Amino acid sequence: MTEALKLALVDDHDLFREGLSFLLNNQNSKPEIKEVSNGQELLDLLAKWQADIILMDIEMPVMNGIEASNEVMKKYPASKIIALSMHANENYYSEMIDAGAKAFLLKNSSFEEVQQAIEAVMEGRNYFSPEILESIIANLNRKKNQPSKSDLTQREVEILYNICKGLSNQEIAEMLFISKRTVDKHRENILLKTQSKNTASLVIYAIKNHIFEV
Amino acid sequence: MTEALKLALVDDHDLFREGLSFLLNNQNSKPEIKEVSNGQELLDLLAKWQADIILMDIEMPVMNGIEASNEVMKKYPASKIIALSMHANENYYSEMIDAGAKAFLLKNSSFEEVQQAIEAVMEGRNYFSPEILESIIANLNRKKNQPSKSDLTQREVEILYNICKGLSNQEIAEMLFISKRTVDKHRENILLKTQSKNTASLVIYAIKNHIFEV
DNA sequence: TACGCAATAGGTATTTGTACGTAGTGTGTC
DNA sequence: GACACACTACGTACAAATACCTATTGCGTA
Repeated sequence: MTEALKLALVDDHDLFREGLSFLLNNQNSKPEIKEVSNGQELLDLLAKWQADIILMDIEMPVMNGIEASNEVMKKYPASKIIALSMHANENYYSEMIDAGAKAFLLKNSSFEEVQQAIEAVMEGRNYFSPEILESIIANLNRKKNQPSKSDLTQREVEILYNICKGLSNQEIAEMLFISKRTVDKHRENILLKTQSKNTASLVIYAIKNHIFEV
Repeated sequence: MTEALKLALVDDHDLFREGLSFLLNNQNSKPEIKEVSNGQELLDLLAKWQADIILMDIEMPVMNGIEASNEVMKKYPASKIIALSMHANENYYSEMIDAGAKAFLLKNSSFEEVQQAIEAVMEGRNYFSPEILESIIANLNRKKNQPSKSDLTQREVEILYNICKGLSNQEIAEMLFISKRTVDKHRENILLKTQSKNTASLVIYAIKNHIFEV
């Protein structure tokens, strides 16, 4: 008999983790499972116990799935990360894939898909939920048609964040010790880059792109 | 032997449902479990199969947990609803409790808490996650200190929704066939009621209060 | 019947945001 | 050294939002 698969489960929802762990334990091949509830705990765990596969949520307190994946791949490049997300958010999967995730599942996938994803990554293949694939394709076409206008600079992100907090340009200027006119200009550039037409759309953009949390 | 407990599981995340269902099936007392993925499906199910206990998510497509609970309690007042939520959001639990939920759990509760909640509601008691209780207490004190300013009228909600979509007052006026000045006035009243000071804060309020979804 | 309140709408003034210009300075890179 | 680019800043104009007024209509209800 070959050695048991070593599997780390990273999710802040205990109930979800418990259920998934239980399902994984009731297959024919029983993996060795360790559970943690955020990215930091995962790093601590991996220091003493190297997992073959990491099933990782993205939205987590302390250290989220994207940061965690980056760290993990830096230290243990052989790790196979399977991302588990609530939503088919563009930014999530592209960032997770950049960070080295080999598979991407939605939480409304079936357990069968989880098994397929595990099998795939163990064989060196990738695995994506149908919804994710659809979204990837849709994005590919979009990216071709219009050059990337979306990357905000650090300063722009900072200003957008403060806009979301309800500050006016004047207030932001005072807070950052720069001229109101500079903030005006930044705001104008942000509107352009994000293809928004007013404050409301800006705030929605910021939330969708995780620049601001509600 | 007494008849098996009839338990409905309502959640749009298949994986979560599968896991929880599996956990519930592996207790000493095996309930009869039916799974559905939103409120509408639950109502369809209950028409032919009356559940003793309904474990219900709140954020769901088609029909969310709050609407579903209202409908269920109207038609089957003996139902015991246990709410399962991601976040300890004020509005969620107060609305769910209004809608007749007997227990409120967070998804980062343990399975043991789920068992306790089921036991409690079967005995006619309530059950709340510690985080929820904490939040309820905190709110009680807040409510005493400041009179409720938050209830928006239907029209105000409609206008706030359109603001979030990025429409200007002029555009909203045209869409609703009313004067721009009326929209101005509504907007002013919304700012007052929500204690916001500008568009950005308004949008954040709308999202927090589930008037607009990102 | 009287009252509150939601929805409608206008007057007027001020502040804030949006749009399209230009341009200097510093930093990193080919 | 030339070039791109982020950050800074100003001029000007117009659009939109915010603030504080008043006021009418209709509906439900104490």
